[in-house]
Amino acid sequence: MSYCDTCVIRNQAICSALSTEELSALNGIGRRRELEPGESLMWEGDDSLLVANVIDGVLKLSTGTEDGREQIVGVVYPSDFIGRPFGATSSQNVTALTNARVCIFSRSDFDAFASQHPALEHKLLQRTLSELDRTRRWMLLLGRKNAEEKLATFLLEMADRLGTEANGTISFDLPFSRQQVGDVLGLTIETVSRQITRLKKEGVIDLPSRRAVTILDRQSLEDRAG
Amino acid sequence: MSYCDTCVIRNQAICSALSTEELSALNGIGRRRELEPGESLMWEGDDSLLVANVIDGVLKLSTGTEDGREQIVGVVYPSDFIGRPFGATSSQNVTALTNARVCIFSRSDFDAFASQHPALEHKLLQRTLSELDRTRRWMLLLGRKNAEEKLATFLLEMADRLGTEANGTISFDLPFSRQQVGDVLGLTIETVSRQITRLKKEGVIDLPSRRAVTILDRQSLEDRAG
DNA sequence: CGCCGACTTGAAGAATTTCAAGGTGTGTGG
DNA sequence: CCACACACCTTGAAATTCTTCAAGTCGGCG
Repeated sequence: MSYCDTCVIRNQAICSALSTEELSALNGIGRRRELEPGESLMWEGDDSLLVANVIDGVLKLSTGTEDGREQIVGVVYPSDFIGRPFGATSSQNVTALTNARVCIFSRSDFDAFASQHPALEHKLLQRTLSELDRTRRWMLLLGRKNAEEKLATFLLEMADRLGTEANGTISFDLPFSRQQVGDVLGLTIETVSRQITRLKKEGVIDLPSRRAVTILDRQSLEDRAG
Repeated sequence: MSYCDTCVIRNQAICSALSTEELSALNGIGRRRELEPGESLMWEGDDSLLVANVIDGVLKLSTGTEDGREQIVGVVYPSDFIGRPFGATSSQNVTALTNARVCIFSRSDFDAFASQHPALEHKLLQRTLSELDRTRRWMLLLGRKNAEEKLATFLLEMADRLGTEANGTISFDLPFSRQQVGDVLGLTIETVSRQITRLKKEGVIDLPSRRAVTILDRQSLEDRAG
């Protein structure tokens, strides 16, 4: 009996490339770990000692300057892969935003296993290529969009990832604090707050609680997203 | 006699994963193409019909908004790989900045070939992972650095990529116009110009001609890079 | 009830953009 | 060979956006 047998992301994660026997071999070198919000799994600049699959929860990838400015460079969800295989150092911090469960492997074990399983590497390549595309599209937001466009784009992305629809509106709970939204968008917390408040005042969104968002007028958000 | 036999990037590009026979098979599905500055090889949103290796020259990857704002999301040099294998659409424009030579493959041919050559996919995976790391680090610059830090970081990167050292100074020719530097850094052309002029006035760099840069005080640039 | 952290709001300040000229260098045609 | 046009770059001044600094407010929890 292996963890993988009951794994909910078994068919979405890169593991889906493997046969039952191969999976059981992979299971042998992996182990589960739970993370609490704020807990980190890797640190920027550290040796790349492990890689992992996200089973449940949301985590952020971030980098920072010496003087404490931070930029969130990626957000990962269940079935996403984290860590840097085939490389000596981690180039980002990986930190849980919510309670999270991950399936971790020592990097050397994973590298060896992957090198012998081309189908797994193929899945990982596809994932990495998509992630690179998504990351590059985000650069347009960071470099060229203003605060309103940034917030609108961000809320639409969150809605697509996390939203549930009910009678024409889309609702979700943000896995981010206001400061973290700022760290994703390259804005200060105050600018984020003002833009969100403004969207609410103008009837585009509703804010049932601090972390909850309801999109009332998706079209308007799209118009504002640039 | 194949193109590959005399190819100068033969041992740096992903082709280095292949044996002589495999290389000759790859050679059979590829062809050379020359590009002039400003000429594009792919367009954002178009079907992904080809992929390529850069043999010579410098090319930019860019995305834009509908209203004409542009963001350069990557710069590629000899031996780099371009295009989107295993995906339906290109998510960036690819445009030559200098005269360039590339070795192009139809995407479907390349996908089929790669799927049968795990060592090639492995190289491509490593390259893509490094590129993703580099791209994410650049996001810190776009989201959190000010104009001076952006220019200093940019000039240091150019120096590392293109610079030649001579009695304590590093010189190179920028493959970018001022506008394009702005498109890389998320700044206007005027801000770029002012920052560059300021670095010159303060004796950190010299500008022998419009495109030429000499770094006189690397340490000062590093201090300003944040 | 009151404290604390997270968030909001306001006012002032700074950085960057925008708008508008003014240079500079290169190539072309007279 | 000079003059001119054109593209690219620089510079200045005003406008705008975003940040910074400084109070408030809100909601949960001891």
